[in-house]
Amino acid sequence: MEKQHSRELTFLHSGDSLRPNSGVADRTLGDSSDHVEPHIKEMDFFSTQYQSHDHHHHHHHHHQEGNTDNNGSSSFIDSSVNIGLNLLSSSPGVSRATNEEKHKAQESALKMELEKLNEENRRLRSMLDQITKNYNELQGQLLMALQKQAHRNEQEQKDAVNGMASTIMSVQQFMDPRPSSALDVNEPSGSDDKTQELSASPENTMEIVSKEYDHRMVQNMPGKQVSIEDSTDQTSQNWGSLKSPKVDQSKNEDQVSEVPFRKARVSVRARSEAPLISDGCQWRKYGQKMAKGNPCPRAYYRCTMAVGCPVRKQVQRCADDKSILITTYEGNHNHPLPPAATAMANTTSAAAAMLLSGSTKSKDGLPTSAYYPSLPYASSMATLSASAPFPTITLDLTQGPNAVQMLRPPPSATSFPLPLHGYPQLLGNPMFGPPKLSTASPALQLGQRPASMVETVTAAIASDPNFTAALAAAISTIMGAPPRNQGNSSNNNDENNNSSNGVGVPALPGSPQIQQSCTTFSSKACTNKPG
DNA sequence: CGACTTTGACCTGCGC
DNA sequence: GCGCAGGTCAAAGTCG
Repeated sequence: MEKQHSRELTFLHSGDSLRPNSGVADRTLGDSSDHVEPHIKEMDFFSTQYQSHDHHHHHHHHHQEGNTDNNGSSSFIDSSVNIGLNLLSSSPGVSRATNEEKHKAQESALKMELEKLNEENRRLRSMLDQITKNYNELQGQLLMALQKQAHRNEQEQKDAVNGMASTIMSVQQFMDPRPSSALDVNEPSGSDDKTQELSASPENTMEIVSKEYDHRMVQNMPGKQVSIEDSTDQTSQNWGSLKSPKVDQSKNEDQVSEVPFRKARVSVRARSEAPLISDGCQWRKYGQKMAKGNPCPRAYYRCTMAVGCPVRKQVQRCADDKSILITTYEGNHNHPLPPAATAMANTTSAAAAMLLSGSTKSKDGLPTSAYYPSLPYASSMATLSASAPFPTITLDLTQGPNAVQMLRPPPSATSFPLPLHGYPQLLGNPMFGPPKLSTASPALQLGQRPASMVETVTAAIASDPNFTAALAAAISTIMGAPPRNQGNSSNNNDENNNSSNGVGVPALPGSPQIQQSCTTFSSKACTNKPG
């Protein structure tokens, strides 16, 4: 928490130092010539207050801009201006002539200063834009490169480690563009071609994904057409191909190879006597089934907060411990959400992002056990059941305190260099990690490593404010403090949800806005593997 | 009356 | 091809 706070503070801090700056720039951009006086008067009015505050403000301001520009003069002018203004306002009896001269001089100085600031601001903005752009591009490229590598590694792993390979491949089957290629060792050219195609244009990839999604949606839900009309949105939202990925995998390999990201599942278990976890969303039950191996029926819910919202969730009690509720979220909302729901959505997205990004992350093709130990409660595993052939990440919130701890700063989060935002590999890597654990049942993994998971997840969380907030809210929700204010859905949630990907990250798997996510909430590690 | 739940039927993939 | 299992559909019922 403390770390998180510090992060938050830092973030806000920087934001503060930026915002006022930009604010001034914005304000003065259009009326720098006409409204200088009013500004002056305004400043004059707040002279005393302004002085101290301004001082503070400029302190950071300098730090920030010092890198890009020469601020010495501006700061000097600022201070002098302030003083002058102060005198101006506080001494009305002084001779008009000198005052006016001073005034004019200060005015011009102010103008210059404002122009400078505007210029700086513009420059900073463009820089930021450029950086963002580069970041996005790099993200996409990195992803593609990783996918390529993952493919190669699949074969190596298969040869080297049988048991582990099976797990990994089963995971990659749903994560990789060419899932079946894992088994189809003799098709490197095809996969390469596809990968190249993908790496060439990540956006195309997303388009393809959405196409496939649409295709499936049309196929499976002719009448429902889950927001097919905004396939562009779906591109970022896309959680499609969830229904029957294997069909494509086995039948149209080419097409499959074009689908870079499979549906991921993030499993979080929470103790709850209630039939449902209040996650701030509105759900409609559309089915119930008895799952094999579990006396408790599994309920299927669909998000009804928006017409075309693709998000669904499954709710099922743990067979071993009925007090444990397992809620599985799939997909990302394509609509604004209330805070509570946003938290959950972010959690699922972030977790799925971690999982997916991690899945493609076996850079060296070796089990990166380094990451693994840090995943005590969140374990990613391949769900091999035919119906749920998705990589699953499980967050075990059964240990009440631990669950909370997850939000605390990781004592040793050093092993995670990348923020969740980018390519959170911590949670994903385990899939390539220790085969025994990976292949083991989710419950087993969860129960076996209670201590370090906190750190892991915390590390991840700490690195990603979004995820932190999301998980925090989610957990708080689960823990019985559901901020039920669905009425305020007109918030900024959508920023975290789909199309509006914050910085405009085009729904890359590493981003919190991953296409397919699925979070399962339960409270205890309970073995409940189908089949 | 609209939204939601229930529940049996249906679809699809998979293994034998 | 058949049966099983997971997932979804949709008509009927329920509730506020």
